[in-house]
Amino acid sequence: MEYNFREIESKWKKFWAENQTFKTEDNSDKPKFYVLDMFPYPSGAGLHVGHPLGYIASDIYARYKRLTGHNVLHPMGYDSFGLPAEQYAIQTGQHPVITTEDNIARYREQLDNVGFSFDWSREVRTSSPEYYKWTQWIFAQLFDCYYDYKTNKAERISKLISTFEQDGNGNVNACADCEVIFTAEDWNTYSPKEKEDILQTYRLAFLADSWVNWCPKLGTVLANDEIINGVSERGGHPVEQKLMRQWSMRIKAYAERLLTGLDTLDWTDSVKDIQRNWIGKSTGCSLFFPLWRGNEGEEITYSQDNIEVFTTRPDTVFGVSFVVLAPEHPLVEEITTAEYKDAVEAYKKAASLKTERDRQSDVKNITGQFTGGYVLHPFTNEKVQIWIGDYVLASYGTGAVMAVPCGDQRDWDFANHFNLEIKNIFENIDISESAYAEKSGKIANSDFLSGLEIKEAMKIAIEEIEKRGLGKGKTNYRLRDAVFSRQRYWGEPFPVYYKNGIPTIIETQHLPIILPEVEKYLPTEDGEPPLGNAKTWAWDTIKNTVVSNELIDNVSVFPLELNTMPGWAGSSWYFLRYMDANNESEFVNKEKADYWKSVDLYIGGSEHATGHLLYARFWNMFLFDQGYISFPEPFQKMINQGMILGRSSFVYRTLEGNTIVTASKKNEYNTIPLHVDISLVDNDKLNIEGFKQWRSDYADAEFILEDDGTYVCGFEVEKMSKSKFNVQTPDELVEKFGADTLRMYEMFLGPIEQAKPWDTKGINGVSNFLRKFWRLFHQGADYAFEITESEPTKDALKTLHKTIQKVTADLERFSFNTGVSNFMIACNELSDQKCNNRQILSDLVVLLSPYAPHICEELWMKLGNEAGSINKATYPKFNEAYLVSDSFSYPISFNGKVRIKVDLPSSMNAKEIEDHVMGMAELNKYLEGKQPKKLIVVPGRIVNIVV
RNA sequence: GCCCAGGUGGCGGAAUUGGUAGACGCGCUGGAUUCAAAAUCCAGUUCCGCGAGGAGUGUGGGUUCGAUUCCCACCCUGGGUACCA
Repeated sequence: MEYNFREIESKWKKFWAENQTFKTEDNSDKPKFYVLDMFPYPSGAGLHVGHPLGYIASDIYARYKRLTGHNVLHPMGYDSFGLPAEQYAIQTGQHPVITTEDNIARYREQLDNVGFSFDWSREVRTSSPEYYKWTQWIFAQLFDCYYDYKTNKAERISKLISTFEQDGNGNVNACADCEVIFTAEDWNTYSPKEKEDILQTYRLAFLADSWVNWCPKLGTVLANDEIINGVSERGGHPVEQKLMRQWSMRIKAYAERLLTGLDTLDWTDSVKDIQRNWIGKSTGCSLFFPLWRGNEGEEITYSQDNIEVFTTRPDTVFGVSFVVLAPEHPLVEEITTAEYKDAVEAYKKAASLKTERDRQSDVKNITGQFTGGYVLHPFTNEKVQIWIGDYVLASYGTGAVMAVPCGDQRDWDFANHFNLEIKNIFENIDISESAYAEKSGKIANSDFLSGLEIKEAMKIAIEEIEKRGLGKGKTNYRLRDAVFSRQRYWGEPFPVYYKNGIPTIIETQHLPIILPEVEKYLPTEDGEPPLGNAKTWAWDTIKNTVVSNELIDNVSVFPLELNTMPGWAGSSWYFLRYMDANNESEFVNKEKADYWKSVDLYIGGSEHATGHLLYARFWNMFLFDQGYISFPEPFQKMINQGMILGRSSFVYRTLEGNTIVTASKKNEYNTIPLHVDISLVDNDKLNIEGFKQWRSDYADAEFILEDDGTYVCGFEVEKMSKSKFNVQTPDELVEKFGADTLRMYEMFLGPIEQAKPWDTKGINGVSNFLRKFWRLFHQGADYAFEITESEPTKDALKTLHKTIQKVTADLERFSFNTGVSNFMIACNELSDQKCNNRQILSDLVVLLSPYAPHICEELWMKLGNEAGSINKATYPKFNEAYLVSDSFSYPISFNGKVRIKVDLPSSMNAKEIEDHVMGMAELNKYLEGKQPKKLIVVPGRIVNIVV
């Protein structure tokens, strides 16, 4: 039989499903291995060829690990809460549950088409109540914990309360926004509401007022990238900054551990660096500049004594020549003198009109305004001017900087622009043209710091600042706490009700709190989130169930939270659920989590570096702190697959009319490019009749063709998208070439981590390879299965073992593209050798099975093995003895350029080789009568003659 | 600006420690087979040159017997980030 991929592939897909071939047990004598893909959001568009790239790679690796004796966990699921289903519901009224189910069914069909070895018995869906019950539970745990810097982990809030009751909060060292210091006596007099307000400033999941991008027209908060030019991306409605009471996550508490934990992970430097930058640690100190209170007899009083600045360069404190506040700084109004009032007001107004984006992009334009106020230099007591300038941000540090023009370019520019003093405190450094920002060299003109190396001076300066009580060593992080509320319908409801304004958690045994039915998915008319439309959305604390809103009496029935959780809630712990996907009493059984531990190989896109990958680490660390799991980091090794780009095709239409010009002649006319559907283009040649049908408005168009009478399209590589008509679905290719070919071709395209254009041109090559591979087992015109049982030849053994060695090494370093090449080489060599030896081919089938599982399963059975058992086969063992050859073809190079080759016995040592080479007559041609200066022999590699 | 990754034929890419640059595949050229096509098979294919030969891994320098690989400077592409004090 000729290679019939359709028959073979549908047969084995059915077999694997019926026999649950890839179901994984949670206990085994074998070592465990956890291979995970980033689970997809099931969008309506279905999969395109870019999506399965990572899944194919992880599937190959999972199958390889099974063959090498591992118990492999390789699950799949759906991140099924999300905006598109909700928007579809708003437009059509169809419940997101239905949209989501339909999309998942389509995804499943597409995934099954490719022949993945997922254990579907562990499938998770973040939108199913059985799953989000535990998302709600984790939220409740976070609510019930705070971060203690003394133990450096999350602790129960009850511990904090007992500390408050005994000692107040004076000695508490926790990550908190609490601004008051209170004693035990104070605490005990507080009302329940006052106590809870304080606790909220400590909890890891907490309510706080935060500034959000609010779009009144859409009734929702928008993320920064949902806003284009100050208006909403969707609809183009105005967006304003609004202070809203929102749930947040105190991820800041974990900033340091999220940073240091990176050192233990086997991730690419680029993703680690993205996270490092995002966390943005900077160390330095805070420093207080006392406010100058005016001349004797005319003292001014201020609401505070000092302006606090944060600096990373305390060593340059003697170079301070002015202080700059953010225009929004709360002290600006007080310190501004009558003389400068109008100018300051005007400046503040101008700054407030600029959007954050304008302020950031307009870097070259230096603006600022003197306030008339002064501070005193903390060491020299000199009067220092206070300016405001919008290069200082209210949201970072203390919203105030000490300006050291000689050491910071922005300060230098500012001083230069406004003619302010530029003191030089660096030894032998010229600062007349620009600031000196290097952290090496010596400090000068700086009292007790003079003569010190900069790094040493930093240390001494902080010590001295602390000793004199002028400030404190301090570490700042750029990382912000994460807003956790969304004004959406299609997300996890919070397990929270409001008992007379106090947020109260619903106990675990009453979870899940199921998303209520609503008539409309839009915000309510008075601006409440969509859940405000629900009629049955109140919590009965006696029956412990959700009841009608009409029953709310604020005695035993209370209103429920109307916001839902963000998309990242469910995806921050799904990798744990796979270990125990159907557990009804725990989010994951501890024993099972202890067996599977962290993910050994995680494959997914690097675009999640500052989102999912950070939040998942945060939640995992928290669950670790609380002893629910025993590993602090969730993903040990990660590979980031590159994006597959589409290859768009273009036709060129003349500006004035109905003429379509071929690519090579487009410049002779005045043309514009038009995207054309890639299904109408084969090898850049346009199917003209198809094009006329596709675009009926061009049915009568005139075509200007190439000289050979064809129409050649232009192309461009861009993102795959429907609107560019360059989407290639895996289904079409599976139909045309088979899943095994698609799998191998996607791998063959190039290194997994690299972005690369999709191009089907080369797929024939892989398809040919599989047919050729099939022919190794099938002889003659009628493709009869025929295998010899004899001893394999030396050449065949050499080919086999070379292939084992290379293919295995390729897998270990995730070089799938060279793996495919090596299979091609093996197949070519064995074809040339006319090898159809059982021993050789059996091993080769096992080797190839991770890449092309269907064809290998079929051949494995034909070789007489039990049906569907190739995943239990033994991985072939490499034996170096078969690779040893008795001669080597030495390249002889002259000054590094290879000129001659000579076959010499492998046993020859360097001296023997040298003697033999020096005796060769061919050398004369290249020596041109001269004597060689030097001769280098690297046995087994090369001979180089220096002339 | 700063940080990270990368730059090799007509195209995708290979070269694990400094040792034969261009594996493998596509495409292209020629041939065999065929009534014809598909499929298959054979030969060729970095560039310049009829050839001997010369040049060649973004550019310029360096180290070395020998550099795609190491060092320095620069250019370009992609990603991240940004008046972060």
